Amino acid sequence: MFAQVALPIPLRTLFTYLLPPDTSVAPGTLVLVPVGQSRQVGVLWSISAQPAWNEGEIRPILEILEERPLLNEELRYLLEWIANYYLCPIGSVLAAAMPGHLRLQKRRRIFWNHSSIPDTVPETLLPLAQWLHKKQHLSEETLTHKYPRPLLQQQLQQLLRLGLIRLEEKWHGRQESDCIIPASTTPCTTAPRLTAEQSCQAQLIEQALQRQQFHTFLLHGITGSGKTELYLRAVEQVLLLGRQALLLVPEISLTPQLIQRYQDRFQATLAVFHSRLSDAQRFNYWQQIRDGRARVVIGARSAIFAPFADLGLIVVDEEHDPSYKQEGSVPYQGRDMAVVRARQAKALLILGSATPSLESLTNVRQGRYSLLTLQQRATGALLPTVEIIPTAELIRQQQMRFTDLLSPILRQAIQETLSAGQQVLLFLNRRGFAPSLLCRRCGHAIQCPHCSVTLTMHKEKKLLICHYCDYRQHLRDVCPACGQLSLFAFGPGTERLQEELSSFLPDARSARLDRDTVASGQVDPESTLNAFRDGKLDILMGTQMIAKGHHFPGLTLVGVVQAETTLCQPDFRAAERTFQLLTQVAGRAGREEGQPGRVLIQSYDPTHYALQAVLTHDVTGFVNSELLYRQEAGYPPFHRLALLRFSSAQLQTGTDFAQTLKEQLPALEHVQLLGPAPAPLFKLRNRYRWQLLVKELKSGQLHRALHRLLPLLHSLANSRIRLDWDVDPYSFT
DNA sequence: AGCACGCCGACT
DNA sequence: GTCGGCGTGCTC
Ligand SMILES: [Zn+2]
Ligand SMILES: [Zn+2]
Repeated sequence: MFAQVALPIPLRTLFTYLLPPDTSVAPGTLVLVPVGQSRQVGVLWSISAQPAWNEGEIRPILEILEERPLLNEELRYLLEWIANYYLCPIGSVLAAAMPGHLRLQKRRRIFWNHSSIPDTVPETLLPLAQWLHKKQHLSEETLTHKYPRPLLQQQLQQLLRLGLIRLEEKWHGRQESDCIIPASTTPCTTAPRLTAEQSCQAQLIEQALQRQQFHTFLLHGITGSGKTELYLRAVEQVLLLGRQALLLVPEISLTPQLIQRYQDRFQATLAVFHSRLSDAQRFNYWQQIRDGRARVVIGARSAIFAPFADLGLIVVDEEHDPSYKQEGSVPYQGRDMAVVRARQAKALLILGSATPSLESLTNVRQGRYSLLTLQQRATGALLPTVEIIPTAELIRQQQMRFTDLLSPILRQAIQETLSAGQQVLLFLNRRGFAPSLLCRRCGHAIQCPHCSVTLTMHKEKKLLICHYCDYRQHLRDVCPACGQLSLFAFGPGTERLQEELSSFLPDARSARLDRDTVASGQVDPESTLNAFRDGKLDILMGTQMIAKGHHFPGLTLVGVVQAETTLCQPDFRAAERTFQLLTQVAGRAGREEGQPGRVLIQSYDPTHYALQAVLTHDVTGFVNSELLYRQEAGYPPFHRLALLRFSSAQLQTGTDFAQTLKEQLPALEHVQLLGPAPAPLFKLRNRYRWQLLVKELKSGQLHRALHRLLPLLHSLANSRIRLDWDVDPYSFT
C-alpha cells in the first residue's frame, strides 16, 4: 500500500511513501517520513493501492506518530480549499495551519549503546566512536561542530548498522503537557437578564442551532448593545447539543479581560490560543480539541484550523476587523474561512460587528446571510454625541499652532470632563513622537536607507526608526543634506501627545498605551486598562490598543486627535476602515446610563463622508454611498481582485520586467489587468516593488485567468525577480 | 523550508 | 593550497 503525505514545506504536491505492511492507519494521522537527508513530520492525506508517483524511488514511512487521525476530512478539505482558492502550495497551508506542531525538535540525541568499543569498528569510525563512548550521549548539533554533515550522516549510519548507537528523536507531541482541561460542562456564573431586543435575537439563534445545519447570521449591534452576551448564550446552547464552539476575535482583543469573561462561564471546557503558548501546549490543546475534551475554543484567526471533532458554532467577533486577513505566504481571510469551515461542519456561523464589512452586508442583501440587529445599548445608555473639529480652520484663525495636537475645544472639553470627575480617552493611531524629521531650511526629510519612507522620530529612545524594516539610527540635530541645525519633528505621534498633555495638565493621572510603552515594559496593558476601568487614571491615550471592546464606566469624553491617519492610504477600503475605527473608538464613550458620552474628532478634512457618517451614527447612509462608489469603481464586494506583486534588488531588473509584462501580457477574458505599476511603497527592505492588479469582470472567472497568468509570469521572470500574489487583497502598500 | 552541491574571494 | 560565502536545485 502507498500513502500520499502532506509535508509542512512549500510543495504543491503530496509525496508518496510506502506504507509498511500490516499497518492500520487512517488519513489525517501524523507520520514521520524521510525527506532528502532529513526527516519530517507530515500528515497522511490518502492511501492507495497504486503509487501516485513513479518517477523515482519510493521510500517507506518511518513511523506512525499517533493512533488516531489529527486532521479529519472536514479539516483536510478546508486546507485543500485554501490551497486552491489562494493558489498556494498545500504544504505552505499545512505549515500555516499547524505552526510548530510538525516541527521535530532540531536536536537528535545519539546514545552510545554498547559497553565498550569493539575491535570490529573500522579505523575511520574510531574517532567518532571514542567520542561517543566517552560522553555516552551527544546531541547531533554538537557533533556537526566537529564533522561535516555528509560525513557525519555516513559514519552514524555505519555505527547504527553495527548496533553500537541508538538515535533518539524528539517530537514535542510526546512530551507530557501542563495544560490539562478538566471535563465538565457546568456553567460557572449565571447569565444576566437580556433586554427585549436581545432575547428576541437570542431566540432566532437558538432555533438555528437546534436545526444543526449550516447557516450564517450577521449580528449587527451598535457598540455596547450586548453582542457578547448573545455569543455566550449561543455557546451554552451548542454545548447542550453536545457540539463544540469556536470564538474568533481580532488578535488585539484577545485580552485577559475577554478570556476572563468566557472563563467565568465555561471555565472547565475552554482552550484559549494566545500567542505565548509553547509548541507543546498548542499541540496539547489540539489533541484535546480532537478528543472532545476542550469544548470551547477562543483564538485569533489561526484558531480556525483547530481539529474539532464536532463543531456546531463559530462566532467571528468584530468580523470587519482587518486583522482577520493573514498576510504573507498563505494570505487567507480568516472570516471567510469561517464560512467555508462552518458550511463543511454543518455549523452555525455568527458574524458580529457594530460596523459590518461591506462584504458581509452585501451577502445579507443577496440573501446569503440573515441579519440580526441590536439597536439599543444594553445599559439603556444613548449613543454619544459626536462633533468634528476643523483643525485646519482653527490654525488659520490662529486659535492653535500647527504643531499642536490638541485644539482649544478639545482642551476645554478635557478640563471640563476631569473637573466633573469623569474620564478621557485620547486616540491617535500613530506611535512615536513624529512620523518624520524635516529640515526647515532645505526641506529635506530623513528617509530610511532601505525603504522609501521617512524615519519615525522616537524621542524617548533617542532614535529614528523605520516602521517598515526596523532600521534604526541615532537621533540627530544636523540636517544630512545641508548641514544646518534646522531639523524639526513634523506630524503627530502618541509620544508627542503625551508630552503636550503633560505640559497642559501636569497633575492629571494619565497613561499612554501603545506598542512602544508595552514593549519597553513602561506600561502593562492589563493593569493599565484595569486601573482606567476602576477610575484610578483620568486620561488614557494610545493607539488601536485602546480602541477595542473595553468597557470603561467612567469614560465620557473620547478625543480623536487626527482622523486622517487612517484615511489617506493607498487603499480603496480607507473610508470604510476609518468609519469602522472611529465608530469603534467613539463607542467607548458614555456607556453607562445617565452619563452621556461626547466624542470630539479633529480633522483636516471635516466634510469627508466617512466622518460625517460617524457624526450622525448613520451606518446605512455610509454603507449606501460607499457601495455606490465601489460599484462604479469596480471594486469589491462587486468585483473580486487579485494582486500580483514582484520585486527586485536591482532597480533595472525590475523596470525591465515591468516593461516586458506591459509588452507581452495577453488580454485575458473576463478580467481586467491594471498595471504593472510601481507599488505605493516602492522600495522596501532594499527591494524595488511593482504590482499588477487583476480585476474580475465576470463572476467566477478570476481563477481561470490567474491559472493562465501566474505560469506566464513565472516563465518571463528571471531568478532575480521575486513574485508573490494575494487573492482578495487587503493591503496595497 | 532544509540541505546538498558548486563555484569564487581571503586566510591558516 | 582549503575554508567558507550564499546562489541554485531537489526532496516521494
Ligand atoms: Zn526601512
Ligand atoms: Zn537641510
